[in-house]
Amino acid sequence: MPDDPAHPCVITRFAPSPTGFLHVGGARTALFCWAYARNRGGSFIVRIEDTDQARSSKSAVGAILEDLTWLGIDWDEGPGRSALGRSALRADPSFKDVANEAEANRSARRADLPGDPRCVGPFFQAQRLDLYDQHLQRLIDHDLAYPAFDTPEQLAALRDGARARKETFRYTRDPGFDRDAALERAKTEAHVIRFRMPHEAIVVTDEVLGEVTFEPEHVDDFVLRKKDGFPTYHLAVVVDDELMGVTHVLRGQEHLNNTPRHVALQKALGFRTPVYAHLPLIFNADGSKMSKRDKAKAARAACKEAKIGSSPVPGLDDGAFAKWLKDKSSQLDTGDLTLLARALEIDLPEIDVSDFRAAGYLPEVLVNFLALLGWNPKRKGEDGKDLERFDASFLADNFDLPALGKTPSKFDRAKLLAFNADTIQARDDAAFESCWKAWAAEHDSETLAALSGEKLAWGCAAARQRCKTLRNVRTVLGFLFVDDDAIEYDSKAVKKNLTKAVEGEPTGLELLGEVAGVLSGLESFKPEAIDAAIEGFAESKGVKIGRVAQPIRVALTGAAVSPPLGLSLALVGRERYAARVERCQGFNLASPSD
RNA sequence: GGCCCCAUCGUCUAGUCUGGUCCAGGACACCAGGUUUUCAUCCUGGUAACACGGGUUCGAAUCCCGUUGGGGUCACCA
Repeated sequence: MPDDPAHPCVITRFAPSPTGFLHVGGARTALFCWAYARNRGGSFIVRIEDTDQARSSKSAVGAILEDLTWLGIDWDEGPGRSALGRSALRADPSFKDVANEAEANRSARRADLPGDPRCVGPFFQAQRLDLYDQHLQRLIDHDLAYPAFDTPEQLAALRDGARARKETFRYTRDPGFDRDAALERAKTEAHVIRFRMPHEAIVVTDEVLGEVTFEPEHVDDFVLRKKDGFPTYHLAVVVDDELMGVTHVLRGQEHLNNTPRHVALQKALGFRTPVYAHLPLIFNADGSKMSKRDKAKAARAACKEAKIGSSPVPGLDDGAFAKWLKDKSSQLDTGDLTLLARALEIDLPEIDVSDFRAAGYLPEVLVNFLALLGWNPKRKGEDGKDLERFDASFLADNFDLPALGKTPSKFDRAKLLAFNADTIQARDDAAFESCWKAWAAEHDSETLAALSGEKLAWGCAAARQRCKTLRNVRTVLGFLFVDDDAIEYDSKAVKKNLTKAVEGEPTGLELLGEVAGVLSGLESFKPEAIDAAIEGFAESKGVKIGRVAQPIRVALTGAAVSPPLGLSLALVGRERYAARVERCQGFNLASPSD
């Protein structure tokens, strides 16, 4: 494919602004850009759009690059390794913005690049200010751009006026504009530079939407350079895409309305216009936009349902908690929110890639699922059904623009979860063990610590078929983490499996006591031996195995549900098992069932 | 509100460009059975959609127009 003459060199780019974590929508865009470049044997660039001095942070850059890497998305040109790494953002949930690196650091950053074979870097826009100014000057010289001195207040007033007249607000240059005077004034006064939007219809050709026409009366003289000297998104994106040779721009459909500006700018600067493909948006199941606020929303709902009035989070006082609970606009920082969710024993909805990672989703599953949101391989699998399970390399081999959909999609968490569960179960025990171990080292050290030695393998074997996420392992193995004397018995389970009389056979309680005697004498308290002993016992008593197994489950967990008995008992261990049996017997004596 | 985009089962979608093979296929979810010492897994079956109204045509999910609905966007954010 690389040498295919029908497809000359493709260069795509993912250009996040480092103002927070990588959102699933952004991840999908990055994935498609990556896949398209890979498919065409081209290059994939990551460029950091940090022209917003107030909101950009270095730690966000690290977090975004880390999440891309986790997903398996690698870039040919872009920020280097030192920008990656464990981000401060993750460690410090209440991170504060860090000022952008100044021009002085430019050469140092250059040395940091992983590769810039075409010499089109640096890949941080804040380090490219001279480039933007250079092209901006050409525009000014040809009177295609001009300084403007309006204050925010003045602009707000103009906007309000337009709204009152029910018109679209458009900034246009005053007919009596005096260019020389403005240029002179700009030498000493703070100002922005605006683009003189040509008065002509602009047709945007889009690979997914077709031709979209924008009439001139709806596009205004937008700002190219802000008062602080930084370019706006529009200028930076157009200049960089040209200078970096970007041939295909894949981005979210929220950018469609920006495209006529970019096309007009390209024309004014004598640049090429890349191929555009605007991807349909991704929403929540209820049709709302997926947003960070969803987490707070879920936490509030859980608090109300549990009727929690005071702060369950140490370090968060009741006053602040109450205020947050009441006032939907007040924010809780990420750390407190996480602790709150833990206290409530709920899972917050995952929004960012890092959320899915922490929740125990596998990167290949997220990649597969995200790819399906807006793209479809349109072919049958070996089973004759529509193919929808595939990996990144399949995507790279098959991704193409015509197969992109145009309908916005809702993010179906249930389906994602099903994909994740299937993928986990498709692993063999050893692969799952190493996978979970690596995850737990980072996200669930408590459970990992409880599974020392051979218990790790047993725990993973017990949990693998029962967990839908890596985080779920903890839940499946929950009975392990209950104190032996704190087990709560489910009355139905007790009645059915322990106390109910069975014609001609011992009660469950009697069987429990007898089998406990057998098990306590076991030389090896390991899964296979335990299972064999239980089977042998049932056979010797002439009862079905369930009659022995279920009472053990009740004693072990309080309910009639557990992973396979051998594994469960081996995990709990001989002593704790004995303690639980004893407590169970005592419990039944003390509170006879009705 | 102006502009722009979108419209097939509850959800993601195939089919739409190149009208007939579609009384619309798959997946997830849901429901009912079955396998299993429990749970989970697994297997089998089932419910369920072309937003509406006009055209064009022998024939429309597929083409055209309108309506309705949903969404995006209207910053010195990206």
